[in-house]
Amino acid sequence: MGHSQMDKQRTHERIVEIAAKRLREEGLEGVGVADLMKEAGLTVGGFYKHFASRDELVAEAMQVAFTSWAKKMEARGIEAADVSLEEFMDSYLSIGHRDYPGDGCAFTGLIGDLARSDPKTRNIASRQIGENIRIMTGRMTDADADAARKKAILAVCAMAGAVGFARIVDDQALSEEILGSVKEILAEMSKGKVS
Amino acid sequence: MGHSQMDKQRTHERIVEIAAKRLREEGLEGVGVADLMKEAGLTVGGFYKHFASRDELVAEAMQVAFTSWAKKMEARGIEAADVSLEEFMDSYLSIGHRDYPGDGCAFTGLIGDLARSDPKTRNIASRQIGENIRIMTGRMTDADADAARKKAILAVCAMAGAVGFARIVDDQALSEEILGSVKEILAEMSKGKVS
DNA sequence: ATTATCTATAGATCTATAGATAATGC
DNA sequence: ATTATCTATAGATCTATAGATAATGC
Repeated sequence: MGHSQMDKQRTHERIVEIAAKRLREEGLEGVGVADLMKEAGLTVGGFYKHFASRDELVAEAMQVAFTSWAKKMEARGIEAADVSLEEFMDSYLSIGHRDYPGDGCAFTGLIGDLARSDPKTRNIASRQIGENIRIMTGRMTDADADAARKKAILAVCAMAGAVGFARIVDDQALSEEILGSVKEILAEMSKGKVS
Repeated sequence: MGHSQMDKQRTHERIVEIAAKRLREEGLEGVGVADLMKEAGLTVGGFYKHFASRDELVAEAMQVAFTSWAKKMEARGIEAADVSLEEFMDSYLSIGHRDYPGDGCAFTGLIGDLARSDPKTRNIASRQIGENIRIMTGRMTDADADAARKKAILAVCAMAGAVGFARIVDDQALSEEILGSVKEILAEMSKGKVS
């Protein structure tokens, strides 16, 4: 069975990791507790010794999902803030990110769900949005800090929107045009030369 | 009771209108058939004489939701394409639009849900995204048609993202900053002077 | 006779809990 | 003795269907 306290902690983390992926893939209400436990090789009965409620798991899973990209970079010795705008856009506005929501940005596919989620999850998401805007502001080259922040907000909104729309669109050409256009215009804008 | 064929058509439209509102408010899977029928003053049993399945209603409701804004403007004698970028942004990037998703843009709160929806609904959404980009392109003043279309795509993505994020954020100041910044930068960009 | 809607319910979920089982850890 | 997990199930959904009821419309 596996019953030590260390096992339990590992089990807990495994459930959260699985939820972080599945919830991004199927929406915050798209997967049931029993299904997640089964994927972790467990049964539903043990769930509530780990989490007070399903919402608790959702909150934990979102926290993990939001920080997963930064952690992945950190593991390679790269600070998220040190990734340039162009590098970041190449990865964010990619076909890979569009096609594998489970490993990607949790905002893109869950904007609506997060706005309707319980206050705890919403608060975690709120703080993350603030943090993402701060990091993006640092990627702008403007001397004027106010202008940099405004551009950063536009970039964050446009990038999440672009991948979201690219996932809906069933016309491949249009889907790729959306990703490409946003990348191009944002790059020009960050260099201060949008005609 | 109400049994004539004209009554039935009115009933059908009423169910779709209610669904168009409630689905935008609570997500594509957030409301049940029985609940929608009750709000229309009916019982669940009659539902399947109107729609082959719940998904059918979702598809119809999204079509209505997508075109509701243009229809509202048309009723006032205004073509959607004739609304200027600034006027459109004032209405789209507003506190009112943020706080009343049921009457607003169906993409903002349903981006994720639509990407996961059945092919029919996704196709309706796809076509509407194409149409929205075309209309937005017409609002740009650029002589270069390619540049205008790219800016239009950025604007569509940024605006939907901005209202989406503004709905998540539980810090009023940040929420309003997001709406305001996107409006400001997009306005400057459309005039060709992003520093 | 036809049909728009109603009542009632089957069958499939899904969250959460109760009590049993088999390990851990003092 | 404690506890991590299991089996089993209560109770609340939710979609879809069957058959009854009361109008319409020929």
